[in-house]
Amino acid sequence: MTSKTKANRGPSAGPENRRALLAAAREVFATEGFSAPLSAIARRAGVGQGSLYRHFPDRTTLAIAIFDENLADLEAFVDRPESTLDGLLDRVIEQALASTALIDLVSANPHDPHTAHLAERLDAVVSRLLTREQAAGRLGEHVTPPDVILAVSMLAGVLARSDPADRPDVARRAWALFHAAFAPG
Amino acid sequence: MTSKTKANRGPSAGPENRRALLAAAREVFATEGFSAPLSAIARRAGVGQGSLYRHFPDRTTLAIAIFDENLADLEAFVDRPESTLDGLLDRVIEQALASTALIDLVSANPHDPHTAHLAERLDAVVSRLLTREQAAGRLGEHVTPPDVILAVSMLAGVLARSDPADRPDVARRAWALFHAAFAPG
Amino acid sequence: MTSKTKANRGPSAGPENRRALLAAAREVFATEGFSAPLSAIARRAGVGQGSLYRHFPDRTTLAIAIFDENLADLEAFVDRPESTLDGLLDRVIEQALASTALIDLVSANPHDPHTAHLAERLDAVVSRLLTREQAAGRLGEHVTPPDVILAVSMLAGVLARSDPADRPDVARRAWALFHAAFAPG
Amino acid sequence: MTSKTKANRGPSAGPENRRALLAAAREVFATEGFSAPLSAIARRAGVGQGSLYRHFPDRTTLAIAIFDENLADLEAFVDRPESTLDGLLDRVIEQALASTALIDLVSANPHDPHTAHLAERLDAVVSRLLTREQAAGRLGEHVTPPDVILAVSMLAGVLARSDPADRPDVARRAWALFHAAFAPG
DNA sequence: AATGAATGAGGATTCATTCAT
DNA sequence: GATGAATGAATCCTCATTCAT
Repeated sequence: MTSKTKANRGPSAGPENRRALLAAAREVFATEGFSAPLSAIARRAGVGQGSLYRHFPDRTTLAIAIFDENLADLEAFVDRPESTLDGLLDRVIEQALASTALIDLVSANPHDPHTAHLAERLDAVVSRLLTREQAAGRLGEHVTPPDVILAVSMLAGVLARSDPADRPDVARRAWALFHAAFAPG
Repeated sequence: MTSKTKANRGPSAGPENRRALLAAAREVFATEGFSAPLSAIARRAGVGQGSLYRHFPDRTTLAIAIFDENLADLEAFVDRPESTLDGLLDRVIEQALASTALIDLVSANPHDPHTAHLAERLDAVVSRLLTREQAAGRLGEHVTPPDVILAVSMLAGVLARSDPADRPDVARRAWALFHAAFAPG
Repeated sequence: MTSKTKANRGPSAGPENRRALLAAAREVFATEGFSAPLSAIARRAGVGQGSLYRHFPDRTTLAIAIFDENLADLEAFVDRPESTLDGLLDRVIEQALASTALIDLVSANPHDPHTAHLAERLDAVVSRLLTREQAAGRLGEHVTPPDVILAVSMLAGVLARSDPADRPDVARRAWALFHAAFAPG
Repeated sequence: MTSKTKANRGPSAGPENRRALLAAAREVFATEGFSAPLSAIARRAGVGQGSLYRHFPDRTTLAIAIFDENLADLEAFVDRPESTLDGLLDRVIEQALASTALIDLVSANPHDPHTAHLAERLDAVVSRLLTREQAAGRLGEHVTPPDVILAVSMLAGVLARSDPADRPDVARRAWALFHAAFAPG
């Protein structure tokens, strides 16, 4: 007798499932928006609904996990001494949708310790980069971390709402505006 | 026989219902977000579900009607010779949520004639204002209408995602950035 | 093209649906217990899920509506001057399951105005009957309405938990106990 | 390599786990009702889901095991010559919820050998007590074991449905009724 | 024999949309 | 043309049960 039910691969499938869920969530959120059905994510990950809920009890937890990875990327990026604000922006642009969702999340739950932690990490990344750019004379001394975060936030937001094909152009134009605002002297 | 059902006021209620629906939609979208249930709008308007559908066959149609009114406001505003870009921004800030939804809509349906028409009107408003500001020497010659629209779009976006209480502050900071970018010479 | 979707019979189906839902709820609760799926009730009533929720927003509302009908029956019963406590019990026995659910509901939500109202009505029914029985010398003067309600409650509870086939016997034995306790002199 | 997973303590943990599961089940059933999720019991017992299923293949088995312990308590109680029916009731009252579940179980599965065995033991406990009370003249000769079991059943039922805070009062009132019914002469 | 993750069926609830009146 | 009830698909979430380790 053949069964329609997927084989239970046991606990060892756990970490693999988690990875698959995160990857699926990235794809589904990117194509269908942040409010896509969670069931679609489980399906695309090839994982039962229950497993999704075990790993990520709610949509927010899932989002935080994604942002956590994104931030780890950004942190690795700023650890490289030659990294620039432009480079940071490139990464934000690549992750436009996730970035907006991150920023939405942080602004929507300013008191949640998890999101607060993410906000701090983002702040740290931006501050380090800003200090470095200012030291190199590439950025005006008047620019503050909140300015940059606001710019990043606006940029991510507009990109998330743009047709993917237009994003490079939109990003270039937006960034030019901020360049003018952030220019030294 | 007394009936609990609201009296059917007949065809003459048409225009009034339309107005009530638009007003209700503004309030509901503002308080519950753009994806609020349409039934909530009909209820708040004191109108049957069916009438909502008759006037506005779908959510987009309703949104377009709102933006149409908003644009008429903006057009009236720029008709006054003393109006400035800052003044335009004030209006956008007041309507942050609707403005973002408009921009979302326009970017999501670039080929729909209705949204294209809205986009053109927004463009015209911005262009007139821009020309005037540049003539007065208050804006750099390098600034183009798309720059301003992009700035407006980003501003509206970030405001829509902000806690209403923070909006004035966010708007002020964001606008300072664009001021720097748009400054003459 | 034939459609699987049931025809929309329009608002006129409303009262009929409500009746069908109540009848279905009685049957389903009786056969499957008070925690039977609401979807089963809608299905048995031949009504959409949404209609069930429109008429009865939650399980409690549905239960209250059932009890409301039951109480109306009991009230009609005590309006007949020849009605006795034994007769009341017969009715409670017939409605054992619903009666227990009613009592559960009333004890679980003592502060809900709806359940409080049901409790008052039940109290009134019992008090009237009790007074009449005491006047006729068929019940001891020491018996109070709460005593009777407690007895009814215990009886209904035990019946609800009994195999339907055993109920007459269980009821007879239980009632004999209370007779002894309630006897005059 | 450190593991988050609880150490597998091997077969020797068996009896200990069984005890922990029973204790956890008592607590969980008492606080969340008899239909609480089994996973909650395993969690509170600090035991894997699988172990729960090994010890108790289904909810009924678990319930029977609890009642088995309760009955052992009652049996020990009636072994003491000074024990009374009132004392028995006190114990039933303390275990109101479990007692009702027991009675539910017994009535729902009258043909299951396990529940039949429990019923017999309960019967024996009651009979011994009854005989003793009648011999002492504290109980009427007309009272039979089924009468007492029925009374106990009704009492347990009503208590299980009562607000815990009201239970002492409800128990006192109910017991007064049965006292009257059971009184000698 | 214990562990705990995986599975998916099932149930509650919401809401866009239709349609008789 | 207005009304609002009816419909059911879709989504969220829970939990009993299985099973690799």
